[in-house]
Order: sequence, then C-alpha cells, then structure tokens
Amino acid sequence: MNDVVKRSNGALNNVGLKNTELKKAGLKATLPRLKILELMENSEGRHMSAEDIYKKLLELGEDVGLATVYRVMTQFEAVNLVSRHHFDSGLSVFELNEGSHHDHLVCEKCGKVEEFVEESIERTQHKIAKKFGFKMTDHSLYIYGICPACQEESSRT
Amino acid sequence: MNDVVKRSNGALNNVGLKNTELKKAGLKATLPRLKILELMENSEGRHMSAEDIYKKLLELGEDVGLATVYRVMTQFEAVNLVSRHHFDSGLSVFELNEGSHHDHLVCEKCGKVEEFVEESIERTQHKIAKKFGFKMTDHSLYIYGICPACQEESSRT
DNA sequence: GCTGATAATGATAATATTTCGCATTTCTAT
DNA sequence: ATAGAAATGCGAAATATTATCATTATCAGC
Ligand SMILES: [Mn+2]
Ligand SMILES: [Mn+2]
Ligand SMILES: [Zn+2]
Ligand SMILES: [Zn+2]
Repeated sequence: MNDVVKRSNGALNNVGLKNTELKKAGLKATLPRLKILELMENSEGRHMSAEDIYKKLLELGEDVGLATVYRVMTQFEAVNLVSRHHFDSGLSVFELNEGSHHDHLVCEKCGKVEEFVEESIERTQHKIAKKFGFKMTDHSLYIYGICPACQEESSRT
Repeated sequence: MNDVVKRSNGALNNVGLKNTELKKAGLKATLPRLKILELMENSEGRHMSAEDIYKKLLELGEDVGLATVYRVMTQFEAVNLVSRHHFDSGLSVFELNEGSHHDHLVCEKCGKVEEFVEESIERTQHKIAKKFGFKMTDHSLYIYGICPACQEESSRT
C-alpha cells in the first residue's frame, strides 16, 4: 500500500512532499496536519482564523476537531510553518509562512488584508529596541483603514 | 452640600476637574467613571487590563462591577479619553490618553512596557496606506523582546 | 433643594475564543 | 505486523468580554 495516491486527482498531489515538510520540522505526518497544510496552501484568503480553517475542513468532508486545529496551529507556529496575528478583532489569524516577513494593512469595513514590506521600518524598529536595551524577538505592525472598494461603496450613498 | 471635599486629603483632590472633563466629553459624571479616571491617573503602570483596574478598585474599597469597567473603558475609548491595545497576551490593555500618540515595546518575560515615538515610522505608514489607496484610520506597532532586567536575570543562571 | 425621566450600574447569565482531560486512534521505528 | 509514543476528537473547562435586567444614581427643570 502506498500513501501517495495515483495522480489522477490534483487535490491529492504532493502528499509526499508535505509529508517530508512535516518530518523535516520534527512533526509526525498525521492526516489532520497534512490536510491543514494542504488547505492553507490552496485557499483564497491567506489569513484565516482557526474557525475558518475548521469550517473549510468540514466542507471538504474531513473529520478534524476544532481543538486539533488550534493545537496544530500552535505547533506549526512553533516550527515556523505559520505566523499568528492579532488583528483588532481580537481573535487569532494564521497564515502560511511562504514568502518572507511582511506587515499588514487591514480594512476595518470588509476585513480585506494587504501585505507590504518596508525595510526602513524594519531597520528603525531594531534601532529602537537597541536604544531601550531590549533583545528584540518579534514585532507586529498593523495599519488599519478603509480599502478603496469600501470607500467607493460609502461614497455612492 | 458640595461635591468638592475639603482639601485635607490628596486622594480626593480635583474631583471637580474630572467632573468637568467627563461632562466636556459628553458623559455623565458618575461615581464609577470618576473613580476609574482617578485611579488611572494615579496608578503606577500606565497600561492596565480591565481586570487590573477592577482589582485596584476593590482594593480601594470601591464597589464597581467588572462589567462597568469594561463599559466605561469602551466609552472612554469612544471619546478618546483612553486607548485600547491588543498586546500578544490576547487581552485588552488600556491607557489614559495623556501625552500624544506613541508606540510600544513589550517585554515577553515580565510584561514591562516602554513607550516611544518615531516620526519617520509614522510618516512611512501614511505613505504605505496611500500607496494601497487605503484611508488610514489607525495603526498599531508593538515591538516584542526581552527587557534589560530580564536578560540579566536569565544570564546569571 | 426636590422630582421625574433617563441613563448607568451591579449581578449574573450568555457568548466567544481558546485550552484541557482523557479515552481511543494513528504513526512510526522496529 | 506490533508495541510504545504521540496525536486526535470530543466534551468540559478556562478566559475574556458582552448582554440582560431589575435597581439605583444623575441631572435638567422646576
Ligand atoms: Mn500576511
Ligand atoms: Mn502607552
Ligand atoms: Zn474594505
Ligand atoms: Zn522583562
């Protein structure tokens, strides 16, 4: 028997690759973890709450508990497979660590998230931490506002 | 009878001033609101959770419910008397709006909070929002790290 | 200074998010 | 294939915050 299913179905591709990805991170390649990784790679919005992920798994007919989603996210975060954000909503939002570090613009009306990189800010942050004698471990920068689409919507009353 | 008590006791000073402050903000000058304002002005740490505030009020023998603290914080935030932060801990942290806008450095070990102002970052943020067509309403920047005291503590094992 | 309309409060229940406990299942190194 | 360790799903618990509602306090108008 082979874990890697015949390649007639795109959705079941590179199961072997993700398997390796997890092993390399020191995590057992369990079904829930594989499913979650796959889902996060193939989803529209890169930024998802635990509930979002859980619901999508249900839609796909997968039997994964919400507690497992939370556990797996915490583990993925620990091995740097995902980042956790705390937007103003208060709940945790996760995203796959694919590209490199970036910060976020969040629309307060529709929740749309844009990503940006600004090296000058990154450098300045380190400078500030140093000035206060802090050993910087992390940082979070969120810019909140109204996205172009939502501005337009409220203008045509 | 007069609301402003004789000035023998420092703790009861400027009740009249805070009274006016609240009225000016369009809020009724109720006892809980006055007590909370006073507490926030005279407290050590400028950054407090609702629970922190609630406990301090209890210590002072005031009879204020936790729900009221949350309600009052939300109202104070709405009239710009306080700011609400979401540090990574997950819960809301409030601070009196006394000086001008600033951002925060947070120690992940002991929770110590340092404040800083960095005009270049402020300007760059606006520039980024504009680039994406967002009408910027707010932003939050938290730098996490280990404060000098905590570094020392962990070095002398 | 009283009074009544109105708004605010405290206690408690409810909600939302996240974690825990534990019996059962799944992985994986042999 | 098997056994031991680790992970899972479920439900209960813990946290943080908000809503409900009967009671109380505030304050504009007298
Ligand atoms: Mn992102
Ligand atoms: Mn501050
Ligand atoms: Zn929008
Ligand atoms: Zn510290």
